[in-house]
Amino acid sequence: MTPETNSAGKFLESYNPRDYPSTALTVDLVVFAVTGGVLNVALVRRGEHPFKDSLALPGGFVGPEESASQAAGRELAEETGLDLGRLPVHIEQLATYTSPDRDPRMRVVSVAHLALLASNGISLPKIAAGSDAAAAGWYGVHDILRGKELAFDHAAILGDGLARLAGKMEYTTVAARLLPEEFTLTQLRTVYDAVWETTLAAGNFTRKMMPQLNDTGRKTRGTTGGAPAALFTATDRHIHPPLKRFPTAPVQPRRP
Amino acid sequence: MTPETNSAGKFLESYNPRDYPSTALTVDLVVFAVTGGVLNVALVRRGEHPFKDSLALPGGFVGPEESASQAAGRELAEETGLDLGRLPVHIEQLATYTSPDRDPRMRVVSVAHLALLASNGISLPKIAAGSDAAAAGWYGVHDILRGKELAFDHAAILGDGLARLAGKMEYTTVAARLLPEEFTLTQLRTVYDAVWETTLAAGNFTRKMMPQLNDTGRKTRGTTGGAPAALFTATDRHIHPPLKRFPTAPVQPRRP
DNA sequence: AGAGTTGTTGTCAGATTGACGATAACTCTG
DNA sequence: CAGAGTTATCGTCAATCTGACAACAACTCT
Repeated sequence: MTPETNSAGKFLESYNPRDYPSTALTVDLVVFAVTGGVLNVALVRRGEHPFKDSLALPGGFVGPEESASQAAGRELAEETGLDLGRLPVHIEQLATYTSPDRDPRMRVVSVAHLALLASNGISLPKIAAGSDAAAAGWYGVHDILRGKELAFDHAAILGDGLARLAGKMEYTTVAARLLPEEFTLTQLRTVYDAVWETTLAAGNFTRKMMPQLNDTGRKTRGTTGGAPAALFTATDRHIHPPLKRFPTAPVQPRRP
Repeated sequence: MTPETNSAGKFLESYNPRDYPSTALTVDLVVFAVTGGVLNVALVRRGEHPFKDSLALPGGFVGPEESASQAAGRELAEETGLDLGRLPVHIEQLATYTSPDRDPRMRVVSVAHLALLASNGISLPKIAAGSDAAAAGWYGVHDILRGKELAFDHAAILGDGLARLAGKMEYTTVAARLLPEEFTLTQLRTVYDAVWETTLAAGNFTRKMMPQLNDTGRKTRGTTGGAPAALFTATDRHIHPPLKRFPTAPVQPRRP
């Protein structure tokens, strides 16, 4: 065993960049937003080989003076045109993909990030696709995953992103980051239904979620039919015990 | 906005390695094992500047034909001398640390991994520390975190590793990966107590954990005092709803 | 043989859950 | 403007789950 391999710190003393092929450090973005009860992901269509004309996650290079999370924020701002300084967009690191042959051209290490865009449920921000703007845009996540035709390993990254979001929604209020700052319980429940592909019971959802929300005291106005709904803001309190994604085995019918 | 920055794929067409300072890709390992009711982490003492004589996480360089997870497995085998092909060691990716100045010498991107070593609760494998073997070894995790004197950003990485383990123990059987393949409920509860720094009630723990375990039918023999305990193996079933890390508010005393 | 220790099972009251019904508050239609 | 249709919220019920703790069984040590 060579002593030099025992720690990253020690290794560097004998590290010679010329001994190793250069490595590109990139970020890929899994950007989610909900419209019309459907969870959507931002995808761009590739204009170059390999995977020309395939859909891919947006992303880009990490600059020499940037951290990966800074690069992710910058890329997101460039793609969506949103002012990240003002909008409270949720970004978190997802995982890093390092397989030596994940890009046929050279070694590309990609730090994938998950981003959640607030949406009123109707319109979504335009995606800028650079040289090939035509086909870039929003796609239904569950449809895309069932098709599995993304470039590189992006289908796996997208799957990991969905799993992360779906899992965190069990015990946190992240789902609220896909909505405006103030939202109704029905809007929030719609997000859960869209991500989990389920149908939660309204009454029980309210009971379980209320302790994690702050009531603004205000109510919706001018909705199409139905009573006005209370507007809430999210807290960072955890849901304990968590929400159940699928209802448990049905209770046996009561016998008189 | 330059079109080339819109996706990692597109960017590469215009990527020139010479434009960027070289980047070192490394793995750092958070290796956990339990002895004597305490959660321990494997640390090595640095023999070189920077952070000479400080404790650091073991780690090493990712080879040009390796993925990060392969490198993590290789490093772990080298450090512990364990045969990873035989032992079922649990390794998972934790997070990636990319701050440009996390190493003063050059840009070092580190993909941190979490590794769990099975232990009978008494002895731990020796840690090979290469050129400076003297002080490498096992340290109590909670003590180290309270002291916070690790090299680089390794205290943060260790904290993230502990948070990941503690969190996953709420709803999975990962804790069993810190024990031999067959274990008793008391051993498993000891792991929970060590990681969570709590004291779970034995009876209730049994009731909650049993559905996720397989009873081997065998029992312990020759223990020092007390009844023999049943030996179990873990399944990958999830605990639903999860275990509570801290007992809830005490129930009000019964009023007759 | 008895004392001490440990593992397992049982019990109980309080809390949580899923299903679902009742009511209130709005919009739309004619 | 009355009534029909919709929607949000609250209440109720039986089943299940939880924390606290007692009871018992099975071993070792003296």
